[in-house]
Amino acid sequence: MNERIRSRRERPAKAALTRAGIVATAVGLVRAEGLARVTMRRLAQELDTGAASLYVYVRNTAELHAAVLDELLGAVDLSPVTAPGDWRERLERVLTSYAEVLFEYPGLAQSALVARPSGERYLNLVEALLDLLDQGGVPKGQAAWGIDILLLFATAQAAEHAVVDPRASGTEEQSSQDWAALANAVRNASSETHPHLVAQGNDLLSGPGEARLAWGFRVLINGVLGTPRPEGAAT
Amino acid sequence: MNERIRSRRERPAKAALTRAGIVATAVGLVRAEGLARVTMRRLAQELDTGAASLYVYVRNTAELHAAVLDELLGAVDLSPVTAPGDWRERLERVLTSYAEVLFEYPGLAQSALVARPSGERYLNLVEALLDLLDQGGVPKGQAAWGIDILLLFATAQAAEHAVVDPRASGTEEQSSQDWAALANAVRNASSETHPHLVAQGNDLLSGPGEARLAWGFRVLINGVLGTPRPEGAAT
DNA sequence: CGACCATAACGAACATGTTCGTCCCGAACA
DNA sequence: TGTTCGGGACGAACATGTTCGTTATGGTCG
Repeated sequence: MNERIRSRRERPAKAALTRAGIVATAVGLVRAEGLARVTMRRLAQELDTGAASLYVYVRNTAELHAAVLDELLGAVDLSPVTAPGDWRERLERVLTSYAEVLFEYPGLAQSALVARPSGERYLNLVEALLDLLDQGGVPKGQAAWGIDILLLFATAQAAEHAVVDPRASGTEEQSSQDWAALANAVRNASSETHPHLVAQGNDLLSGPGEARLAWGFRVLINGVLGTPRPEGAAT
Repeated sequence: MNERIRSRRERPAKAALTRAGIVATAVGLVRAEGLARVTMRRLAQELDTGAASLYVYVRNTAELHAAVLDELLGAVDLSPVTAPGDWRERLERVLTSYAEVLFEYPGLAQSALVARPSGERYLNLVEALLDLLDQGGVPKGQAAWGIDILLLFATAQAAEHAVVDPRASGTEEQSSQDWAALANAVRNASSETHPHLVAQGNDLLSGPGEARLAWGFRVLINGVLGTPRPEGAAT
């Protein structure tokens, strides 16, 4: 019973439980062992405490993930904001960098959809995107709403690749499960009832992810630039 | 021990375990008690079997959700495909109808991101969208990739509203948790480091969800229409 | 200096998703 | 008809997220 107390005594250098400390430890664990291994119990064990204690500082796993993601967003390359060149191309670079971080841990993207990060790194990113859209002369109202869509798109695209089964980290081909099911369904579709589907079936599923992501960014940028908001403020 | 067997004997009309039967029962449960109550154990109990038995027909919860969603997609109104009028407006109507189904069960949307539906209802929806884009003269290559983005956007937008805590179905204001956190962070941002953010802070979070969703659809349609694919097939 | 109190920390408990080993039934086969 | 065999069904087990009631602690007020 007091072995826990003793073990605490043995390591007096251990910082008192703190939200920042919890998140930092979680980030370390993610980097060291992958997201799947970062369970509440494992994280608590790392902090020499019980899982229940974490809930004082973190509402739930999703919020923890959001906080971890915010930390990882420090790796997003914001330098294109002040670099020379076409603003669209620079905007794409920033977005791609953001997507790359997410693609490394698709599980985080999934959590980020339901519990958005709200830390400093995230604010920096939003600020950078607003800056770039402003450089491109995008009306401010459209820019504000557009950023939401841009980030949502990148996040969702990453979340789509979240592995259902956490232990399948090696040989790729993980998410081929449902992709194959869909491909199958498309192939088996009758050209009577689904003529367009059959005609464009290959096209629907074709192309490398990167190309589709990049094209998606361009679609969104063009759309945001050319679509006025319903009524009201549009500076 | 044999009480289970007896109870099976007592109801010989009960259909043998089938994927279709499982999904149908799940749909009924969702409609009757909400998605949160549809656990593997509860569903198995409804089918008078054990949870483990379900895994013969369904890979995991996400796949079950995808199958359920496909069933619910029967409620999507595809009539605008053949209705008269502006194709864009009709396309928006179909997408909005799809979004409405998802907004009713945001948890399904979340699952659908990682395990896409591949059933008949889903194929019908894709076919309808392809048809509408074709009516609008959207090049086929762009249409094929564009549909992915359109559906991803609607799905992600719905998933965003997934309640973290399943028991909070009454008083709305559920997802205000992280929204408030983000709003707070934006308010507290310094205009030194985040000038754009402070200037457009209100705009970032403003507006009713419907307006943002509709605007998003328009952004995507305009973007898809006006953004050629990198290289290759573009009929 | 001592009592008090808010609140963090904790252990135990519960429901859930998923898997494993075993059992059993029904069909093919001798 | 008796045997075998493959696969579905099942119970038990494990890890996880989350909550509840209790305990310990550190700061504050008398």
